[in-house]
Formats: sequence, structure tokens, C-alpha cells
Amino acid sequence: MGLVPANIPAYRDEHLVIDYNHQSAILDNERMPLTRKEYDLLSLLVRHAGEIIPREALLMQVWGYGAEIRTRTLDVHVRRLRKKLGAYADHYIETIFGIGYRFQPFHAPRYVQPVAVGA
Amino acid sequence: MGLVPANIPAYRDEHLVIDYNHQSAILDNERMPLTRKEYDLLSLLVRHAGEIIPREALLMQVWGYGAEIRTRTLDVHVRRLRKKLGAYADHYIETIFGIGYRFQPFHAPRYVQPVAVGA
DNA sequence: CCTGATTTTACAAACATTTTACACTTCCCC
DNA sequence: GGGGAAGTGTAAAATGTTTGTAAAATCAGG
Repeated sequence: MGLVPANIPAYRDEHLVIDYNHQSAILDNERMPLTRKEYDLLSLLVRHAGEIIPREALLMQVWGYGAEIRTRTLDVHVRRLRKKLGAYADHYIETIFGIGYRFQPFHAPRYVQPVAVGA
Repeated sequence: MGLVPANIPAYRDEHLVIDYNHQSAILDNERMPLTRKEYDLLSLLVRHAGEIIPREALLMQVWGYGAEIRTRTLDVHVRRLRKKLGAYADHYIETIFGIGYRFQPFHAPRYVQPVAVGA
């Protein structure tokens, strides 16, 4: 029981922090408020940073939609995410035409760098 | 050595003091009278300052309600608390839509060290 | 260019919280 | 115990937020 779930290490790069425990995101030291679906979508992309994830897979994982459902919901949510990501939007969320999307970290395949946190 | 446990250090910030030993609260040097439930709710939030606490957890900890109980009691108590917190209400008690609430201290500790200015 | 995919905008439906009002309960004092 | 004041829970309307869909605009690939 506990108020706080298990301790999953956060994602961090030059501009973005995703705290999986708090289900929150911080962009350039500012809290970035995300809705549930936005968070689900972003965190899925981030957990597979560098990989192309097909639309199909995203619709399945985040919405539970099967291949038979035709919808633009994913695109609209990607847009909302990009809007909140501001200037970095196009760097972070890459469109793979005809396939899906890919999250691209800043500064490379170093997923988690040790960070000295001031108390 | 009485019934009441040892000295628990009080919570203090710019405007608010919570004295856990006396179960009392002081807002801008004025005593802020709280009812039992109000105190329980506020002190729980304050003890986890900066963390999101799910509605479920609050209902469990303060009321002993399980997940099966559907009620708006929590919301109403949050409202009563906010009313007593006056102008700072919205700063102190933050609503996390779809999840729960969070107490935000004044002069909050930063998640991440500020980055050198420049750009 | 032509065609189909994605982006963008706008809006409505679904869902969650806030606010108000009131009923019930508890506690205290006589 | 009786009566009143304070505390607490609930219902319901008002308000606010999130999500899904449609439709037009734009883009990419052949």
C-alpha cells in the first residue's frame, strides 16, 4: 500500500525530465502539465527512445485500439504533446511517414546520466 | 512522558506553521482554527509536501474508506481547507486532475538545479 | 501534379472537480 | 437527558478539463 509506487529511475536529458513515479514531466526546469493520455503517450515513446514505434502499436498500447479501428486521435494527441514541448517539439517527436513516430533524446544515446541533485 | 509522543518538529514556511504536537496551524501569525478532519487532511498533505497524493490514498488515510466507496467528501473538505487558507489556497493545495491533490510549500525545493543562464 | 498521409483547427461528448445547500451526527454545557 | 452549536457527509447543479472526431489545410512520395 503506500502512497508512493515503486522507484523507477527517471528519464533525463538536456531539457526534459520524465518522472515515472510522479507521472510528471519537467521541461527546462518548468513543470510541464500533461493529461493522462498525453503522459501515457509520451512516456511510452520515451521508454523506447530512439526506436520507431508504429502507429498501430501506439494505438494499441495507449488506447487499446485494435488494427480495425480507424482514427486520427493519435495524430491529435501527438500535436498536443508537441505544442507543450515548445521549441524542441520537432526534435523530440519525429514523424516517420507512413509508419509511426519516434522519440529522439537530446544529446545522444546516453539515456540516464548520473545527476548530482541538490537537496 | 505523557500520552503524546515525543517532539515532532513543526512544519514551517513563509506563511504557514503546522505544529504537529499541538495539532494546530498558524497562518501569517494568526491562529487558524481547524476541525479534526481538516487537520488530518492538511497535515497528511503537508507531511508529503511536493508529492502528489491520490484521492484513493487520502480517502484511505483520513477516512478509512476503501476504493469501493464513492463520495465527494474529500472534495468538500479540500474546499473548506482552501477557504481557511485564504489567498494562498491555490498555491498551497494543488489539484492534480484525475489523480488527487498536492501540497506545495512556499519556497519549494527545486527538483533540478537551475542551469547556467545564457540562451 | 495526383493521391494518400499527416497536421491543424474547431467543436462536442465524456468525465472530474468545485461550489452550494442541507441533513445528520457529535459534542458540550446546563 | 434537552437544546444548541459545531462538525461532517451527501446530493445536485455549475463549472472546468480532457478526450475523440470531423473537416479543411498542408505535406510527402511517386
